[in-house]
Amino acid sequence: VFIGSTLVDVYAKCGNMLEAHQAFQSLQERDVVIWTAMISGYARQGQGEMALELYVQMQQSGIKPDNATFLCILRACSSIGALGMCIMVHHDLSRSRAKLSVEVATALVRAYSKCGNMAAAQQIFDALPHHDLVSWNTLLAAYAQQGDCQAGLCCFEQMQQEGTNPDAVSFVSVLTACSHAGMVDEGLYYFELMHRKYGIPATVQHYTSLVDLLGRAGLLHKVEELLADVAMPLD
RNA sequence: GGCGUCGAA
Repeated sequence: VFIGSTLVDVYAKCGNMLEAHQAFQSLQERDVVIWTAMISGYARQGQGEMALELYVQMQQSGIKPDNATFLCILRACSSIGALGMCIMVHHDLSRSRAKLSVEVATALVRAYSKCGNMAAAQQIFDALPHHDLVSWNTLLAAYAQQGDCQAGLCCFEQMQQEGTNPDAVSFVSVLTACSHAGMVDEGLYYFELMHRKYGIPATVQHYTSLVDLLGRAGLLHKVEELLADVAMPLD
């Protein structure tokens, strides 16, 4: 069973869902892990409908989804933006009566936000007893990507107040939000803060956001200034 | 053996 399962997972991880499906069909015993590996494969390929189909079949065959299954099916909801599917999975989670883990709640936050329901995303986030770095980053990225920079920056301040230090991923979202809103001073401020207060080295993503922000504001001299140190070694 | 955030593939 483990060898066949490993085979399914290897194909699924490579995105070869045709081969994965064949290997999956040839198994006589299918446990929750192997069903979930298939769902995960479809979800990562953006084949949300297939993921959902397997999720339903799995339960029909008497296998109960566990935490990992929920994470994978929620990834599928996110990737195709299927709000109805997201709500259905949310119901399944409530029905299971288990307390939401921070991982599953975070996946729900992401799924609702990708389906365009920020109110539901925020509500699930608020109901969490404890917010960790990843859950903060998820909410922050959601607001930044929706272009709600005010909510995003608010979220960023709140996370610090509640004692979670932002990381490089957090700052990508913050700079994205500033860039989206054309907030030059704020963008420069947060870029500085990242290095000075948190000692986080800037990545290409951070530079890209900031250059975009400065460029669209017509501040080309600032762009040159910013890139001078970076470009020097390339000359 | 399947496993939550930006990005990447």
